[in-house]
Amino acid sequence: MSKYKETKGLDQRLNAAEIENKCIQFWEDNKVYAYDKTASRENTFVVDTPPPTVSGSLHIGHIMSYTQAEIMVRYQRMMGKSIFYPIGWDDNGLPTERRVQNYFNIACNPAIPYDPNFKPQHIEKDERPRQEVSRDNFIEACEELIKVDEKAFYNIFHRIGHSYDWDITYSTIGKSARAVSQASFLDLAEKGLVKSIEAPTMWDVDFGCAIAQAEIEDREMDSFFHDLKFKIKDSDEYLTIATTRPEFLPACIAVVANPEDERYKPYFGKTAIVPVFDIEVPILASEHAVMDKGTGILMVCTFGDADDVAWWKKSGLPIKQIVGLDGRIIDQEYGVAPFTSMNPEKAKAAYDQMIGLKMPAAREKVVAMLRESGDLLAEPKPIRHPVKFYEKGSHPLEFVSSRQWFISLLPHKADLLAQGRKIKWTPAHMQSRYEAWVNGLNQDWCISRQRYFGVPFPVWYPIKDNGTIDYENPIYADKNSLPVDPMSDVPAGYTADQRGVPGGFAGDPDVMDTWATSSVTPQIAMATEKGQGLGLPFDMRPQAHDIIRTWAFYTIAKAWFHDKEIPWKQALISGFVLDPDRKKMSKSKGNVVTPMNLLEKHSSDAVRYWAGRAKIGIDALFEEQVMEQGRKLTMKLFNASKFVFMILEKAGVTNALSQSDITNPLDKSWLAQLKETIETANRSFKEDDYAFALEMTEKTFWNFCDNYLEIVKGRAYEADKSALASLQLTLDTLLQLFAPFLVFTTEEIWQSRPWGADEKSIHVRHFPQPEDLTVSTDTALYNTVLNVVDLIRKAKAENQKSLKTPIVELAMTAPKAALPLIDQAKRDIVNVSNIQGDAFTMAEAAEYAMTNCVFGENEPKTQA
RNA sequence: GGGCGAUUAGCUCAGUUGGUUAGAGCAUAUGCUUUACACGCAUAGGGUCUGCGGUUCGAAUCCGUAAUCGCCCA
Repeated sequence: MSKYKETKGLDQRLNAAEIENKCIQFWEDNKVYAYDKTASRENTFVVDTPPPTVSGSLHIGHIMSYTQAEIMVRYQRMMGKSIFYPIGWDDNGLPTERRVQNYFNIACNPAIPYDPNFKPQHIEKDERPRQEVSRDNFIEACEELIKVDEKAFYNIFHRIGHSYDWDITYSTIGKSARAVSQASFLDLAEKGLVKSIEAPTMWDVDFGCAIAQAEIEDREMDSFFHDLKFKIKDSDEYLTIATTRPEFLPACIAVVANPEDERYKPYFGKTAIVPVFDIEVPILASEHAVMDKGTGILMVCTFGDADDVAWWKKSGLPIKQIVGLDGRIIDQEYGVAPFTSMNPEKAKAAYDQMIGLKMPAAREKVVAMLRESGDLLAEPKPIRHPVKFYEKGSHPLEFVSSRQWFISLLPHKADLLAQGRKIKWTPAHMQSRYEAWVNGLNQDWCISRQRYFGVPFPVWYPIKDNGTIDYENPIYADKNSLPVDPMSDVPAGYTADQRGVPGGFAGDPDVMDTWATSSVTPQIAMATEKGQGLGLPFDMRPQAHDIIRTWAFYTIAKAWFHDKEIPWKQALISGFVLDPDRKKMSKSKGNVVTPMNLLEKHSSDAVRYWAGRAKIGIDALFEEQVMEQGRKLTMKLFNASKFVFMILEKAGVTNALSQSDITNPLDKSWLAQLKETIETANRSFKEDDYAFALEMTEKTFWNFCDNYLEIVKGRAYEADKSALASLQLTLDTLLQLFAPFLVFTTEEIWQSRPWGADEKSIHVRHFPQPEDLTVSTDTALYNTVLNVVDLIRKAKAENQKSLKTPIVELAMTAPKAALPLIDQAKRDIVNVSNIQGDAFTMAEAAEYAMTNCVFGENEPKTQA
């Protein structure tokens, strides 16, 4: 073990940056935070740490969330638990791809062959078009950049004093994570929980990529209601259909109204005629038609929205796909089934004008045609309504029918709710967020992503003799061969030259949703060398509340599907950091504050203090004033310690005194106050309320400095053994109570104690327990003395005297019960108040009061 | 539209399960060079605990209701 410092004692002033560097080195050199695999499971605390997205910026919101969890882990460590505390990097997926595209100004084109000489260069934003590179070159560029990003994150986590075991790390694109993720896929395939189907899928037209329900967000958008005239066949009557998406007219398959709607009951079973395209569609009853929305009757198309998809699935009606994967109207031959029309020539002429247009242009075209034909019954009415977007996208999602892999969720809602109820959610109300999400699920989990930097599917498909791909008979990779890349590896029974030819095979070109990998972080952690054999459930999963529906939910689902287990016993859900305008801090809003300069400006312990004062699950305002408060606290702790060191040094004490040396009643009474704080701190930590533990510890510490320390100063200078032992014990205890929060300052002071033996670290010592204090009495005496001292201080302040001003005459009253207590501590009261001679008299009365107080002259300043 | 949470001093927040006079930091005011700390200390001013109704001997705390704000979901 390397020594923390050569000489005991503290410097004149606290130098945070210096101490931080020293501690980081010391902890690293001595593996202070290393997981001890030999500990029993019940003596081990196992954490499923969130791997941060390295291609994003690590902002102060992450720091708060991670630090809050870290504080709780430190409590467990000080309670004697062996800590399994891995840290990973989430580096696969779209965020990294986007960052790489911008950073190197490149774009992936899988059709281009690999260029072994290509070296990605960082290019500042310019107008040049992106250079197209091969898939493998693109992936290499991603791997290069994440190394840089991971280093930056590594530095910040060290600087903030987080106690991960850096021997247990992983990356979600790493070999082991790919193998675990692919094994997860194969296990689900074996269990029949995963399937590849051709189905309407939420599709982002910009990214050209399928999207899962969890990645959708609603945005309020301006739009128009168009009242359209749908004639009823063989009748002069017509229906008024209100729609926001008239461009879907050529994809109309039916008209529906609510079965209870008296206005439309007579028409059910009849046929309506779609204007412009003259399509005959049935008029049907459907519960999903809302009577008081628009005209209460609506058209069903392929596919305007999720309702259309749901209804179409039940209806058995044909698909009329008109939107392509690029978000443009595709070339369909109108007049040929399913695109039938009463006037095929007319319909074809109309549709041909739309082909190739993007949705807004197609809409304009259709509205113009409706206007011309007289089927637009009124001027479009402006409305605002929610529209579905991919959370990272910029155009509304479309439903496009395509082949994707899905993990089955909808049949398992009840099981997943039951699993959620076995987990302790902190704070408890976060469980309702989970339940609401599970209850609201309406799609299975689409896990195919048409991207490049991700975990590939361990799947190939046979190519039939006619050259088409046989999706019905996928070839799964052997579990022992993982990870595989189907684009370069060859499935068993085939040779490399059979790739892409009839009778041969084709690899699945897609990668998995990044959450498909992130949802197995416990399993990835268990696949590390130190994590072998841990088993589910882990003890704690810390995370923020915005990803309950993704990370928490998917992890619970995977653990259930794989092992019929919960992934962790507790979900610790932190709040957000809000900017001064009370807006959530996020990269997309551009209001993020990055941590490094804050750590330098206020010190790491100060930033930890800010995080530690924010309660778990509560959104916290970004406030540098609170960090400043923390910095002052570390300063005060440093100075108070220096003072205690000095007093003990003066008395010649270099060893740890015994608690039995504490005999003075006032000291024993003060220890009772300290004992209460120990009790509160432990109880609070056990209730996950670290913030209250800190608040109470801080309160007691200031009480110690401003009152107890002042009161015993006199005795301490006289080397009263009881006072010396009490100061020593109190300081040691307070340092340990503060240790989970102020990790650097407490370590520096702990290692500097003249009476301290060489120790590994304060952070692997035990957390103070009430029974540690064996000689404490109760707080009555201490509080009584405070009452008296406060009255004297008040008298001095009111008379604008300094606190050391001597008192030559003093008469006070106190309640009867207090009198004997005051008598016990008279010497200390006289000392702290500088009462001269025998001028102190106490009388009995109902209240504490000052009856007479005469001040003497301050001694003239002596030259130093 | 549905759900969850919040509303306490000028600002930011506590309030340990219903119990004296509701606390702290910052800010403000008046003082104090005190042999750890002026990045400090003492003292003071500042609150109808969002409104209304209820339960209770007793409510910031429990119940109902309204308003406002925030978040999540449709």
